[in-house]
Amino acid sequence: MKMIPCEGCHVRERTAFAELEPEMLDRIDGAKQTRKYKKGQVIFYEDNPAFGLYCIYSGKVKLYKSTAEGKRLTLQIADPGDQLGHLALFTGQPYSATGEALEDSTICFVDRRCLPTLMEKNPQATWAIINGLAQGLSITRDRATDIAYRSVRERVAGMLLQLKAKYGRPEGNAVRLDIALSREDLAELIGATKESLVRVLSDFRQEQLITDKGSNLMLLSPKKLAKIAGYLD
Amino acid sequence: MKMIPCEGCHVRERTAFAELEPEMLDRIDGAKQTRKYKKGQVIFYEDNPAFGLYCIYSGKVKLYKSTAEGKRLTLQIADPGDQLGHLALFTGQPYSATGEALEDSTICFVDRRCLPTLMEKNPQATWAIINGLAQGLSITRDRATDIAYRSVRERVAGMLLQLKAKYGRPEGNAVRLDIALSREDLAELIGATKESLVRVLSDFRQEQLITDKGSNLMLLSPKKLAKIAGYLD
DNA sequence: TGATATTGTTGATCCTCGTCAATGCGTTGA
DNA sequence: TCAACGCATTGACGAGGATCAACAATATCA
Repeated sequence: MKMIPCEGCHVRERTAFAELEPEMLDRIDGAKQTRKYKKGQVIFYEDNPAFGLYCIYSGKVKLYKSTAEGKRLTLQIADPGDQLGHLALFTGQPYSATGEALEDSTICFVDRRCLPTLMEKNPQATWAIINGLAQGLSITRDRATDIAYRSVRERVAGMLLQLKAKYGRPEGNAVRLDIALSREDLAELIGATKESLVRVLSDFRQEQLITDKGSNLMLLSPKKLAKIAGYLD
Repeated sequence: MKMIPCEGCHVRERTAFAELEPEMLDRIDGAKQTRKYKKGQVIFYEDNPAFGLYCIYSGKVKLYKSTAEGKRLTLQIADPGDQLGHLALFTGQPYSATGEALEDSTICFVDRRCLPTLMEKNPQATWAIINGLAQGLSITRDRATDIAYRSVRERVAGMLLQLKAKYGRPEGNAVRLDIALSREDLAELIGATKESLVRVLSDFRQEQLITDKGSNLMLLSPKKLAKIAGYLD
């Protein structure tokens, strides 16, 4: 597909490439391809060698690890402007997780070889990357603790609130989650089975905490959810 | 306590400060204090503001998060040469975990304010830090997946093997784990209760996979443990 | 040394959650 | 329009692990 240049890219400001000079952007363009992925398509596989960075232009990508038995834990939902795969580039290891399109997506692939010079010459970019890693580490530590010690009910409530923070759009008194996720997707976000997740959602429905028209969730009482999640005392 | 200068420090080669110029080391020394901690003493608390970096000179530190109910998940055991607290420095957030001395320890505290210049002028140090974060993220992702989907038995086996990798010393046909951890410490490493952990250790003892003279564990058959942990198929 | 606290071990019980299976619902396509 | 499929929901059941409680072993200290 025709390459989308960094120069005029409207999601660039959200990436580590935000404040780069035009020359640097050209350089990246030279090491770059733009690709389209259908919903459900895998972008890169866990344990495969890492040749570069994926930069999401449009769409959404879920990043997950899977076990030998095929169970998955979603580590992150990446949106336009998010960059995936740097971790593997720094550790020198293969990709440590799989990236799969949650929607039809357009994604730029940047060859790893242009990164060292980029970082040497652009401290801001380096800071952005460090920040991303630090943020990711912090979040993942929280996730691990939650999975270890919180019940499925608590985790579902917490997850709904996190989705609200990223994809929530107020609608009357409620908040619509502006993202299409299957029950299985939701279950993988909290490290539970889809049956367990469905039961909790049914409970929440009965307790008037959520409704769902079609596959789109609406939160009726974020406050009560926060209480369940343990965010308040 | 009298400050231990970076210059002649024998653990410096293992830190991000490994290849710094003498002037830079002086600078760090100027922003540094050396402190001693007794076993069990807390070095920094989760949610407290982060003023600097802790650099372990001797001893061991466990880094953990705790829940409102007082349950703990150990994220890392830090050894001499490991540095703790940078995460909080980059995110600008408070410390996201608590650091507690597992043994009597000597630890240098480096004021955060000397880090930006350090990183600007020393790309190697920056790389080392990025690498540390990336490594940490990768490990924590694995931990989260394990806790979500592996049984306590599997996690205990895996944990013993990880301890072996760091603290194992061959002794006859077996491998001694050269680190003193209570059952509770061990349980916190896998996110389980000490009772559950003890039961698994009892099983392993009966299955001739481990012995324990006093509180010191010996692994009799790492291969079988690896099989249990799911590291082989 | 004995007395007391701390840590380790085991048992009994309960409950959450995963598994398996059946059924309902909505969408797609001939 | 009616299969046929994928996805969501609910039920029944069982296993793994947490909890509570008792007791053993060990360390600590006067």
